Amino acid sequence: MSDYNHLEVEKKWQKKWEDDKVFENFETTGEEKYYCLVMLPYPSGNLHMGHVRNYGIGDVFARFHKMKGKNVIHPIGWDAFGLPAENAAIKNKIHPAKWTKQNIARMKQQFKGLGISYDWNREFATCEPQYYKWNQWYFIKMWEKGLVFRKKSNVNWCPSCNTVLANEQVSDGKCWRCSSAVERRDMEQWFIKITNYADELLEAHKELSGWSGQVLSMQKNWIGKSFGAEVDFKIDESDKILKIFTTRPDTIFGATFMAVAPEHEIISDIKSKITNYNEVEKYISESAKKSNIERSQSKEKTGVELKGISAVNPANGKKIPIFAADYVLTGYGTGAIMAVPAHDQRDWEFAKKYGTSIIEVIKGENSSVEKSAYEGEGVLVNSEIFDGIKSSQAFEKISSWVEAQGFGKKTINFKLKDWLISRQRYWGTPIPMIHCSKCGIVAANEKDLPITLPEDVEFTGEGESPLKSSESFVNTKCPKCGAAAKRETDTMDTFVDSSWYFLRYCDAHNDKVPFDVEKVNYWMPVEQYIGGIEHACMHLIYSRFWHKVMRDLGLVKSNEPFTNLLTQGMVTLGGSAMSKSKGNIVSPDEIVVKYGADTARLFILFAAPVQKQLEWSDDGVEGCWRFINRVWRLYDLIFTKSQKPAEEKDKNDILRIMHQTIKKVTNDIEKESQFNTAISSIMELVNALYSYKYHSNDDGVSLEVYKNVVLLMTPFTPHLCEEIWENLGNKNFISSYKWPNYDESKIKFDTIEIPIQINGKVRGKINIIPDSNEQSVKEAVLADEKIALHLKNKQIIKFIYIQNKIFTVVAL
RNA sequence: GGGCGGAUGGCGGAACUGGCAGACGCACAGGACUUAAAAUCCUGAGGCUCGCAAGAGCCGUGAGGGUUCAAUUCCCUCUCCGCCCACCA
Repeated sequence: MSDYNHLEVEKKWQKKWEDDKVFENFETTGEEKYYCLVMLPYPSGNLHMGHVRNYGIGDVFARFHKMKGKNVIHPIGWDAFGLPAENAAIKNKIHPAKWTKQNIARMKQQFKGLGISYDWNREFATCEPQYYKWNQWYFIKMWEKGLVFRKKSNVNWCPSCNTVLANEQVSDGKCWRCSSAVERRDMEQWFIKITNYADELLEAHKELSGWSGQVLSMQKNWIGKSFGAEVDFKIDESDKILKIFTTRPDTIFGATFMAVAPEHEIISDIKSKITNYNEVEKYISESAKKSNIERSQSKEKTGVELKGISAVNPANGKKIPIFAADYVLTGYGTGAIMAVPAHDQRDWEFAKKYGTSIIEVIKGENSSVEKSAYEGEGVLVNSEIFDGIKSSQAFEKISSWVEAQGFGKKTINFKLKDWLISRQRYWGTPIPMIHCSKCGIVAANEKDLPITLPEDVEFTGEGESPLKSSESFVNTKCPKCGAAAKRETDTMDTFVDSSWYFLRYCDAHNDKVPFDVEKVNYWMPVEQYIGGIEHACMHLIYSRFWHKVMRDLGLVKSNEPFTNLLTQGMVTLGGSAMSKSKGNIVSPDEIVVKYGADTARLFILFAAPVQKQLEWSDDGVEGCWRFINRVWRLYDLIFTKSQKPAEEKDKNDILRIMHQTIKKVTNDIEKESQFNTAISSIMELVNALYSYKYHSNDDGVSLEVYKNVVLLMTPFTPHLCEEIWENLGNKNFISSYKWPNYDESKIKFDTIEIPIQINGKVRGKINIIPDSNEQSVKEAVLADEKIALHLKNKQIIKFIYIQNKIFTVVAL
């Protein structure tokens, strides 16, 4: 046969798969179903190696389960809203829709060139009105259920462009366009009450046995459930109360000052009492200028005392000073803390700097609060009636006492914040709300959906939001009273789009409802979800939340959307992620042309375990290319008649390796997601077939082995395998052929070799019949000359036999 | 600062539930084929010491300690690297 021409072969089969609709699938009955989902790509313009990895992994699962006879759904779509399209519009004067469409067209061709087995019938882009209509529909449902609310929140604001900036548009505290210093500004924003589901999102981790412990613990810490107490501190000079949250009520007697976030309302509430208000105001405006990042990166804690007022520690009645300090955050707890410098390092540093007192209330072994805060356990001191009890018990005792005394209560707090979904952007789903001067905020009528994005918009990068410049969009009528009203101009966070797209795939073109409930209940939940670890907290919590809301709306039956989750590692070159700025990009196109899609896929799956970081290696790619050609050449080898007839033993040996390999590869894909070891075991089988001496003179044994090699490789290198399969005289697609079975009885050995250890060191080996009893193995061991030599002049203490594994002698 | 991972030959990696460390691939060396080279096929190899050799012994999974007949795997202390989040009271 001629040399392997990957360009010709890959094109040929990609066309055949498409023409014969091999991967299209409309069945929603019978059979065992398998939903293989990969995180939908953002259409940035070009596929990169991370995509090849992500979607290559997905394709192995999809193709494997199809060959296993399951009813497979393997869809793809586009996460098409977002900032880069708008940035491109500002920079290059191209409409975001056009830019996005071009990118999608290009990336679609690249996907096809990789031979990924998608059902393109289900494709959609989230920027299509037919899709985002349903974002608006959900939003209104959530509004009706009381899950949507408005609240003031901080944004990055460029005073020169007069616009809101995303975090990534701010570098070093400067605007990306004009380099002005970025400020922070309070704006009224839309939020979704994800915190209503905080407890369930945490509790339901029990149902996620197919998720890695890594992702679960990341989510657990993100949700951050903590037990503590809310305590009221009176302000001595007024009737105001400062409410704080603490996870350490046991240290309350050590609270020597209070600290509030600079944004805290108490400051303006009692500003007439603050004698140094000028100074305080200055501090507030300074910290408002700092970006969140700057504020968090500053090593030294800053603050200013609110002079003229003081708080009363309700535990002991002592008067303590109050500070405004920006290490206290508005978003967590109550935005105010009781500071216990003796037992919290941040408070300790602040106390040292501003000269407040440090009172030790928990005494640990050798603890000294002179040098740093003591955050460990111990016995209470300086705590009046609680002196002498253990800190582990003090939490419960003191919080109960606080509750009984009436100045506080036990509470549970979550780090998880409500989901801020407002974006002051054009390229996103318009929030379907209307501001009426008479009726207030009113939801759009369902029949008016979708509220589409207007075309008459200029992209300048200046001004509050591009949508505000479109009169046709802004001016509308109140759905309630019919009077002239204004549309909301905020659009939704793109995480909304990706929170339910996997349900839309099940019924991608429905224009009556977001999806047909029957179809979704057939396909959901997702058997295998694949994506980057960077989504562990945000996307993978939002979509779980959204699913639960949909369940409560009666739209889906399942509690959780994704049964098994696989998070793949990054693709790096020279130790860091491939990126334009680093200039270390290897283009998939280049590799596909030079070596073929099969080689690219094989390398990327072989070079590292899927969950781990993968270092790109040109030499490694070359090796995979050689392997593909080696498999190709086997065709000639097995049809070259050998000189001598096959020996039974050699035939059995190679068949045994074949059955072993089928077992190993099946298990590695199905149970372990270890594609690298699956591939290496196929390589071993190929090596064995090369060493086998009886081709075409062995009753078809080598042909049988070869067929199985090709079948096992199909999920990894589908084009090559189709071509060989056809050359072997098969009329059907190997992609639709049955995955091979193995015969356990053929895997058994007649004898096995086990090591013999003496005092933990291997001193010899013996052959035994599998499953021999301990007595017979012991006799064989003691009869062994080398072992006898090692045991000379030693006294045997005991024998340890692990069946079929190892025999150990302990001797002195 | 917090959270989550990781560290095994020259390199990527393998090793079931504590049971022969280094499978497979790359790079390297030697051989066959060739006028020659490339390609291909075959063979070899963790390090050190002894031996002409067959072989034998010791060391070895980031560092140090521990448990065990036996530790890459379990426990304690530490170092370095990566990712995510940013002072979470």
